[in-house]
Amino acid sequence: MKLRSPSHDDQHLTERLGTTGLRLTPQRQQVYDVLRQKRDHPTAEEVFIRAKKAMPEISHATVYNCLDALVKCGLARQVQLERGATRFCPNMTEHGHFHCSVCGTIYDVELPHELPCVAIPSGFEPQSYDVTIHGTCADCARKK
Amino acid sequence: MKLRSPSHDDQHLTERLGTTGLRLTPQRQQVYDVLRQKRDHPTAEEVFIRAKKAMPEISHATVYNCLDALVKCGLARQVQLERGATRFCPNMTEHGHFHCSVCGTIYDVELPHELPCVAIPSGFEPQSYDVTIHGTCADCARKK
DNA sequence: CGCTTGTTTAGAATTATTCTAAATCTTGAC
DNA sequence: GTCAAGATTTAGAATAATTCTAAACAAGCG
Ligand SMILES: [Mn+2]
Ligand SMILES: [Mn+2]
Ligand SMILES: [Zn+2]
Ligand SMILES: [Zn+2]
Repeated sequence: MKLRSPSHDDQHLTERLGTTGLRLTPQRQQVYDVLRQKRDHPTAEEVFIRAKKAMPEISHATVYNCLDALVKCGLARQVQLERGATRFCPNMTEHGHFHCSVCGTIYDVELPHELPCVAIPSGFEPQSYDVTIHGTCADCARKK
Repeated sequence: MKLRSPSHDDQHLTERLGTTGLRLTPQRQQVYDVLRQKRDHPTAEEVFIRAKKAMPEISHATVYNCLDALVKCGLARQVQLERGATRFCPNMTEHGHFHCSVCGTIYDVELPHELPCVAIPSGFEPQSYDVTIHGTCADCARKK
């Protein structure tokens, strides 16, 4: 039931998009809203379907464009788990992903704040890292 | 130019394939050889091109099939870095990947042997984990 | 052998993503 | 405000990546 408080959110969106020379558009706002409404790491296709409910004229290409824009300006992350469509996540805190190989659900998991991992050869300059854990989630483990 | 010592390798391949009820075929051997000859994390398409040199009749579908077979029986890993084709790695020791965003090269990097990462909610059963580091490799960092 | 089952093959089909060109919108200079 | 420049959206075509299909092959076995 939560209503959006446009002024504040728009502020944030406009600001972040601005850092990359991008404009706030109704489509970008809609796509961003979709991502935050259900944080289940949807694919571009799923975002498209959800966005169409509120904005039936939105196109496929625009959803890809908006998702890329959000990624570029630091409002969303791409998540690549396995063969198949890229997924998107609006949680910009440092986190990893737990992928349940039974039900396919993707859970955010906390990570230590510093690079935990070791032996990066000298001269290499790490910028970010992704961690994915594969396994069975609590629900699926119980059902076994 | 190193000749293969078939008996030993075949033994290993046959054995591993056997654990999953799969047979050793010339195509699977060829695909496995390709993976080990140049450990640069090729895509299925690249494996296909390389495999064709020694085995011109091999088909696309077979390369996918062979790669899947190798992954299933634990002789190769899939590596998913970003949008685009899946890559394959025959290095089965525990390791992560450093992806240079300038030149695109993928380097194997060592990882601590135990799960470094924390707070997996109770009831969840992790089975494996992947770590990818994005950044600039030593070569590209020097050229800047 | 003749059967069963696993594998390969070419090509079609499907899925995921990007490209293209035209229409639309925004912004800023006049 | 008017208008040009640039950004964005759109539908649909094009491409890339992967999977599917059905027929041919091959191996193991009684
Ligand atoms: Mn996430
Ligand atoms: Mn590797
Ligand atoms: Zn599950
Ligand atoms: Zn590099």
